[in-house]
Amino acid sequence: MNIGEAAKASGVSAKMIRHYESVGLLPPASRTEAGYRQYGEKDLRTLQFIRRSRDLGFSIEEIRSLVSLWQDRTRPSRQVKALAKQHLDFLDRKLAELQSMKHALAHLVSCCHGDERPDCPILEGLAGKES
Amino acid sequence: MNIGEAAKASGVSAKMIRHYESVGLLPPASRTEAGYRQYGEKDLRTLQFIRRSRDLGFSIEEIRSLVSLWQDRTRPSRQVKALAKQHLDFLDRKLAELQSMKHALAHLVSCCHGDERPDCPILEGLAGKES
DNA sequence: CTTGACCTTCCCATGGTTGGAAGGTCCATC
DNA sequence: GATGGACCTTCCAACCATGGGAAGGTCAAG
Repeated sequence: MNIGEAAKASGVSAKMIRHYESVGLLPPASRTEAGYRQYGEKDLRTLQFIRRSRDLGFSIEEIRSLVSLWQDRTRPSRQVKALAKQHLDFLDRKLAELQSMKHALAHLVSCCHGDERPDCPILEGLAGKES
Repeated sequence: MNIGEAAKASGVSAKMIRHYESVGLLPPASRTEAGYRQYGEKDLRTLQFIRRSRDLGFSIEEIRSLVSLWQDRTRPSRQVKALAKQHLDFLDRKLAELQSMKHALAHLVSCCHGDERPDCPILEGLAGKES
């Protein structure tokens, strides 16, 4: 299976597959005589694992850990759960940050007439006037 | 006022002040004979405007527009509101994305015992098994 | 005059991803 | 057997916002 097919089948772009290999997240793929990378079922499962991890927002380094835990059939699930919880906390912090941005901006927007007149509570708020 | 003082007073780092100037978000600061950048009250207000905009998550390009709207005392507030609403939509999309990550991950985490045993629904979920 | 805290410009790094250039390979069609 | 298009290879650069650090100049206090 060429890299393009592996990309389609896994949902990871060919560009990123090469990148993941270059940073050691994936083992070097075997090559044809012409130098084309070849992928099999096992590689595909790893690629899908990586894609799902990225879909949940894990960083490359976290995924590196996840993959190695995944491949160690004797790891305690405690370790995986700890890693996942840590990421959950990260997501919560990000969410809180975005929520507070959203609320502050929504407030300003709700104060603005949005018509032809130049008075604008949004700009006034950004300029520092207490709304 | 030197760049360091302006940085402290505005909450924008000296590094970023120089960067904003280099990308044209700020007009070139006046200089002392020795080449030190000098800032006055007006510059400070602009810096604070920029910092508040960044705190709300606006991009540099959006802030460029906001600043120019701010400095045009005859702009219709409609334009500002449109820009703000567009960013609000962006924030909503980001929030939804993070929420769905959070919920999916929280589900997996809640399924995992997190003890010494190797069975781990989190890894199984990432590997693609339906949970 | 020295010292330390500031300032200057310049280049590099981050993280995840994409784009493109320049060149090689594979396969089907003429 | 040549041609063309779709694939592959590597390498380099960009995005965004920010920070780190080097090498060197300046300022003010002791």
